[in-house]
Amino acid sequence: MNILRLLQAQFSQALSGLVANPAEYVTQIRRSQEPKFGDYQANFCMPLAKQLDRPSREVAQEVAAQLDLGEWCEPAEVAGPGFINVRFRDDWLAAQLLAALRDPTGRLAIAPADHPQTFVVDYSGPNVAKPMHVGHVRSTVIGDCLVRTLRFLGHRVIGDNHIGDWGTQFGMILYGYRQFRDEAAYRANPVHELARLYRLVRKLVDYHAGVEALPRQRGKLAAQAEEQAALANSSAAADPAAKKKLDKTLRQLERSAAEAREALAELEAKLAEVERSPELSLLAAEHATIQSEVLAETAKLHVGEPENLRLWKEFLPPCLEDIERIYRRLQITFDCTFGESFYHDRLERVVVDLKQAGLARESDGAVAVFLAGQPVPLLVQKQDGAFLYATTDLATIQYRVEKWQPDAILYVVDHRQSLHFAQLFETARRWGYGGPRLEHVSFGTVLGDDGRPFKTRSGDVVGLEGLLDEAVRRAAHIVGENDDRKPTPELSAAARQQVAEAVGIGALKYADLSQNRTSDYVFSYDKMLAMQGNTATYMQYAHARVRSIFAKGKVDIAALVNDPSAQIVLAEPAERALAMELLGFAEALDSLVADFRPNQLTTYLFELANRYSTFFENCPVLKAENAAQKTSRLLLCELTAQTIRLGLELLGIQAVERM
RNA sequence: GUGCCCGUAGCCCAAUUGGAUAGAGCGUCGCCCUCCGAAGGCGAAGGUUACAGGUUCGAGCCCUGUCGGGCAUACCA
Repeated sequence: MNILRLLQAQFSQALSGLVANPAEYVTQIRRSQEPKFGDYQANFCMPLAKQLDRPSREVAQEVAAQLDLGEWCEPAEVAGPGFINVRFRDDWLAAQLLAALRDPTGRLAIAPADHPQTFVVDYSGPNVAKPMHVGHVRSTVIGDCLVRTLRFLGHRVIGDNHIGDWGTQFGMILYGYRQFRDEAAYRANPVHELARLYRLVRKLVDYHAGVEALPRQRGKLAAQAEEQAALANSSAAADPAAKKKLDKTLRQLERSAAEAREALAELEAKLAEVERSPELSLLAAEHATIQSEVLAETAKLHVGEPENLRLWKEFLPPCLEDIERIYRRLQITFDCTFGESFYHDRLERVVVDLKQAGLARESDGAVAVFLAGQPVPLLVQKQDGAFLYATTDLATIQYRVEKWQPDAILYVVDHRQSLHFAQLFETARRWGYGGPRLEHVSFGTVLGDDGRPFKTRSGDVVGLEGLLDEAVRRAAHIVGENDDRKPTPELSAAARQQVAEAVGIGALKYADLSQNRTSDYVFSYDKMLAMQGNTATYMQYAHARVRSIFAKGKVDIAALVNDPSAQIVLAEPAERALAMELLGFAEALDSLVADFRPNQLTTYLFELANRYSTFFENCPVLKAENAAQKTSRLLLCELTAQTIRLGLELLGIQAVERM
């Protein structure tokens, strides 16, 4: 049951005599924020009255008179400047709750989409052979939630993990493998050794790049200082407006100088790290041409040189398995994992096509797509002939359109890539792949304590796995503590571990799902693993308490649900509030899908668990006043448990029976 | 320089896309386990929604300007 849609349909009918386009107005029906304004309110009479040039209360009265809400509602009321307030009858609400409970499909009476669409969701996308860290969790859990929810709503969904398995990191690994590998270590744990080699080569490449950049950076800083000094000494201060402008320019200069100093310091620190270590400086000296060598290895791989290709095929499986282990732990699955390598042999064709279509042309030796209104072009081929990120993305769009004919392709990617996607989408549309809706579902960057994009400290591997372990460890501590506090502990050691896994991982996922602002956030263990307040734990707890009531009362809840004589009666305010919240589930899913924001669902579930807690405090269930009241409350409990369980499932979070 | 995003309680974030008295969590301070699970509940304190104008029945949200922050800005992905 979707109450909002029901009301929209009825209001549309009431409006049909007044306007030609009722649909535009009924979008302004909202759930009321104050109980005294009823359950829902229609806000459209004020703008409508303006359109009709009539008093808004009069229009509202007329609409209310036309409105047919049958026996569902109390008579609609007009309030304030022309709000129409609607309050549902308790017996009608009770009937809807029963319908949800007794829905044989287990969908809680939520109808699938009238017009199912095909969605491709591109998410997670880690780089193979580079350690995954907390920054990768965001795309993964948000994408997973979108896939689950869209699918539940009846859409066809293809979740695609577009992994980076063809990039320059393999040039580094190939070079490292040839030059520095520890054969025994490689045999024992290939991924571990490859990761070490990647980090080592990366360090050496960065060193040489840094040595080249250093004079440039110093020169830049000096030039800035000069400019600053010249401006400060100029005598433009006579005119106040000019002085203000000068001050502003000086501030900007100072700011960019500070940035340059910071960048320089960072560069120097990096170089110093290598120079401090005799071993590293020796390697750096011995491998003076490492930058070009690495590029050459990558290029050889890309043109299919047999030995590099063989090694790539050898490296890939263990690396994928390593990533897969994390996904298993997070309980994330994909419908397909077509990495960049999958599109390799289509890239050349893409560039040729774009050129033929007159979209791309040569520029400074590279091939670029110039778009009106864009300050920079989209590059699809480098001077040296290598293809780029954009080329692969275009080939991917082409493939997806041909294979699945999707209505929409969603990219769950960090917001820093918004320019890239804007250009990519525009190019794809002009290229003839503008059929599907292309959407960048962006999110903010996860920052470290230093306020910069999160990175594992150079050299160590405490990445994602360490975070997962810590989450479960903290959860295990709380689970144990809580169980020990019970009169008789009821969880075995194995059960505790299982619960700790669900609670710990759930907390972690929830931290990202409950906040989908585009702004960045600073990573913190405490925030990420919080288990009080608006957290997954709170909902898991509410669910466990419901289940505990059934266990304690030895209630066969399934039998009770199916007993036609069992009824729901909403008498207490806490019962009615809970009922209204339960019936809002479908609307929460709609709003999640409307703009792909999982926090719409977390907010809903938090409200629901909240209402349940109030109900739990105020309305005894097992000790209800009479049998009918007990039955009614048991049914309310059951629908709450089912709604929370389903809602958590759509978030990718597990509910538990006991905790 | 240009473009995009942002500025809401001590901290971290909401606000159903222009609706009625801006709400949660964390933290702080009070209460509440003889009573279905205290990972909880009830209450208190905390706000000129960065600032100044404008648009209208109505603005945290839209427009203009100012200040502050973040990101991006052709051969990385």
